[in-house]
Amino acid sequence: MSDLTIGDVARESGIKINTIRFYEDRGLLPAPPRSAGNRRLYDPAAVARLRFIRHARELGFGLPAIADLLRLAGHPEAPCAAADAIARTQLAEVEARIRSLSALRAELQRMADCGAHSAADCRVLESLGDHSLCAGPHES
Amino acid sequence: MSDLTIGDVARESGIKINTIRFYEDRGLLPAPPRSAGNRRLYDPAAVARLRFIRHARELGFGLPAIADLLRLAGHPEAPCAAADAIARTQLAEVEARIRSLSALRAELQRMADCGAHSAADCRVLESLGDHSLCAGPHES
DNA sequence: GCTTGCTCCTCGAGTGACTGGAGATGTTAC
DNA sequence: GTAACATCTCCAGTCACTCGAGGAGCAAGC
Repeated sequence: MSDLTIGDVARESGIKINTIRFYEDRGLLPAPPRSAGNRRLYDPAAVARLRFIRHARELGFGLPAIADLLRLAGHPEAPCAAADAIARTQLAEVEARIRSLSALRAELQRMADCGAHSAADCRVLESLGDHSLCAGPHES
Repeated sequence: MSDLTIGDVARESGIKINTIRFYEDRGLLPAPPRSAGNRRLYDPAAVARLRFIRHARELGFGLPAIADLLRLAGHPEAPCAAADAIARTQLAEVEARIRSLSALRAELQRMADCGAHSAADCRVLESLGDHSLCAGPHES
């Protein structure tokens, strides 16, 4: 009987009220029952579900992938291969992002370093104008 | 007198036609003169400007930052400190993104690794549900 | 001169994942 | 009773595009 308001749930899950309603709209969170005054009344389990969503979002999962994971979580028997595949896909994407950002970092470091000298030596704008200056491997 | 069509410019800059028009709308590219039939007629300099924009986008700069850089590029006298500051800000953001993604990678690797055993051992969903399992440094 | 096929035009909607605000209503404390 | 706050629905805006509809310009072939 410990019903929670959307504000309580927002505080405990760390997700904003508007975002919780958005997740409900997107089907990530089931629509809860309402009070006589039309307020949403949440079960404590909703907090766990929202924490799950939040953590998955922090890991970079998109909402459709999270919906998949939540569906899998509802069937504890043998969902593991599917969940694992989702995680591996995500891992590959994260690794690709890291590789790409590392190349960008190298280039930005070069840009920032050369700016320390004099205005005449500044190559920030030249760097951006001439991609051939890049040593990075992120060219198509 | 070597006027270029938007299609020429798109090919040479590697930016899609729609995106070029979008950049024009956002003020990153000045509106070019038009032909008798209302087609945009570009100066070859537009290609260089678009390459600059494309490269800056690849480096993760947002459009407002790129607009700043383009404005600075128009004043070659002493704009360097400002351009340098923009580059340094960008570098800090890229480094933060790399740090955060590295933590995510570690967690996803742990998730993907444990999935290799049996369904009963799978911790992908538990990992997402319980943030305390994270070894990563990315908790508030 | 007419058709075919390509390019280009504007405008508007859609993406993802929210965020914020307006205006109305419910709830609580004093 | 009333003031303050929480919540409701709905809608617009963000960023950086992307796509499509419906129409018009343009070059080449017949």
